[in-house]
Amino acid sequence: MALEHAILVSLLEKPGSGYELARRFDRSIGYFWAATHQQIYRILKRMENDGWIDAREVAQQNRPDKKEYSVSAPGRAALSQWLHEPIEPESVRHELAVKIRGAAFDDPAALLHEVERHRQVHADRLAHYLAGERRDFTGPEAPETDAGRELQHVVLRGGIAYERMTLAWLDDVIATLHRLGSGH
Amino acid sequence: MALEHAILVSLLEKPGSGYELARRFDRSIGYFWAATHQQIYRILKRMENDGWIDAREVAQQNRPDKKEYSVSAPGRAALSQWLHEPIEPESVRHELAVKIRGAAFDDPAALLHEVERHRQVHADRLAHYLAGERRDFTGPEAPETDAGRELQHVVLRGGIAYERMTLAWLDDVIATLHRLGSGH
DNA sequence: GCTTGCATGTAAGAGGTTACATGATTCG
DNA sequence: CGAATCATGTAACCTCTTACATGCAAGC
Repeated sequence: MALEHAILVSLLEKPGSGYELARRFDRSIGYFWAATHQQIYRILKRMENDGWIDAREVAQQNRPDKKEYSVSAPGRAALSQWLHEPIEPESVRHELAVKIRGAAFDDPAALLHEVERHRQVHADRLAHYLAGERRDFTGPEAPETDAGRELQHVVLRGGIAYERMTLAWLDDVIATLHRLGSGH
Repeated sequence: MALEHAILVSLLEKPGSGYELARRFDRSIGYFWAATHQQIYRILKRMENDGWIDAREVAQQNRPDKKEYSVSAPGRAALSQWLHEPIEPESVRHELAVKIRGAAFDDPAALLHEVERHRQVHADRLAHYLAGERRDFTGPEAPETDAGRELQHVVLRGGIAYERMTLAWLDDVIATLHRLGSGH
């Protein structure tokens, strides 16, 4: 029940069309809450019906027209209400962990490729986050008086910490699989 | 589409009833893949129909009878097939991160209680994992020749690393919220 | 007598995934 | 001429969550 709130946050940071939101959900905010364009369009329609967001037709040159959405006062109120409600601490869904435990009943060494592939994906994500941090959050003595900026940065630091932890763990997994494979 | 596989792994580790599985999913394997008893019963029924698992009626004293499930050969084959298929690296769902970014448009200080509550939950989980590790994976020169044991341990180490990372990050978040609150 | 634990389910609704569908423009 | 980008959607299906439902035994 939080995709609508994630969209509200994103639209408050910057108004945009469904398409633009879908792309933001492929980067930035999407690293903490994934969504496809189908989901996004459905929820934009619902939120427009509920009066949480306003649409504005924008004509463009050499491109299809787009509908630019922005958050209305009731939308802001709905977000504020959600922010004041407690949420359940995350229940993780770690499919790879299930596979690793399952490997005991199959060939553990066969998982090596899969784990190494995941390692590469996480290494890429980490590099991507670090590049984003250098781009957006370093300056000559960046003052960061802006609360929004500070909060975006702390969330990004969380993403960086997560990827670093995951990389270290996947190395541990790889070493363990090697140990099991080499007949030890 | 992996809950059925998580159940298969759990039943291979030890056969059991739907109720027992539901409790395991509150601990152990459930830390990496959450499931409620409703989901579990539904999938057990489906897997029994598909011949992936066998049921055995077990009469008990002073307790209701239970159906003990164990994995059949076709179930093992289905698990093995899944283990050899690649999976998408996790798309995280970090609701708290959405809230933190949203706090820029509300009162950042109001989030402090919520974040501290989450911190407590993660501290408890870490303590719980560490206790489990001491209980199950230390011994006088634990040999760990058993592949299943090694793999369960490496998954547990992942959980421990995750909770430690999360605690450190939540401390970072709390410090950031304090800084924003104290009118800096 | 009330709560907790054991044990199994149904049903409604919300949310998410996958496939299908269209149509213009730009770049190689 | 084909692929990628921009832009918006529908439909079917699967999964997940939440509420409801039952019934016995043990312990306080």
